Amino acid sequence: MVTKNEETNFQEKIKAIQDTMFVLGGKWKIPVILSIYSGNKRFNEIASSIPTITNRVLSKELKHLEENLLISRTVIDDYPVRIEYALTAYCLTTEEVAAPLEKWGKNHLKKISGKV
Amino acid sequence: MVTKNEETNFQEKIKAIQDTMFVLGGKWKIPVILSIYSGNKRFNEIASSIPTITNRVLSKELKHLEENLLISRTVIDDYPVRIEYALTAYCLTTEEVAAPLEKWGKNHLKKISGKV
DNA sequence: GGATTAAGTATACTTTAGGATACAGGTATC
DNA sequence: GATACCTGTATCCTAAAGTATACTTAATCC
Repeated sequence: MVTKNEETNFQEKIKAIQDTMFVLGGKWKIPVILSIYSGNKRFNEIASSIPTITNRVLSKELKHLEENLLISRTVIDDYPVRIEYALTAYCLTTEEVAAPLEKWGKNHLKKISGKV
Repeated sequence: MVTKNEETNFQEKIKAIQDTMFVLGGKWKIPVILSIYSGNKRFNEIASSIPTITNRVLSKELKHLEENLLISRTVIDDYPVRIEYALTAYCLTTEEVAAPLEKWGKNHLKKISGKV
């Protein structure tokens, strides 16, 4: 038995978590952010730093991240036209999510494989 | 330009995050955990605490969570046979992931709606 | 004028997640 | 013997996510 307020909190928690999952969830979003964070700026650099991602998927992910204000896309107009991706200042807040996800995943692997 | 070790770290980070996403990602896994955490034990209790989830999906999520050692399923053999779900001690570690996801989601909503 | 390079797009899939609806199986009550 | 209760399963479907492979466009070097 829960009170009205606990009930409301519960629904709000669910919504907030589902929102985060929409923006940062899926197989590739955080890996793309980490790739740019670790120094890759150009489309092909990012693509080759994430071995099994395809052009089409990377293109979609970059758009999604840009729409959510997490990365910027700059056109550099010399030969041949280059594009540079960069993380926004806001994107650095995703570290608060990525670090726990990484830590939990590493521990879970041990747990499941019976070593903990 | 990154060194061999940075490269290895990067690939390991990606894998750990993708592992977590597989276990806790998607629309319903953390909501189901939160529902049990907030006191719901029975299938129908959990189902009705999460307004739009269907029986089929809840059933799948419960199995997935049980396989990953996050919940237990106990058969209680009186009339009519009841089942009680409970979080394992290990499941409490998901709070380390759920709390940041919730916090980030709440802030992101403000950010995107232009209030921050 | 042919080759090369960067940043994608086009097309055509396959796979996974999730949703809608119905109903089954066992038991105890009436 | 019909009915209701509980925990799901069965069947079918849609939509989203992800994959594979080839191609485009524009400029500039050779």
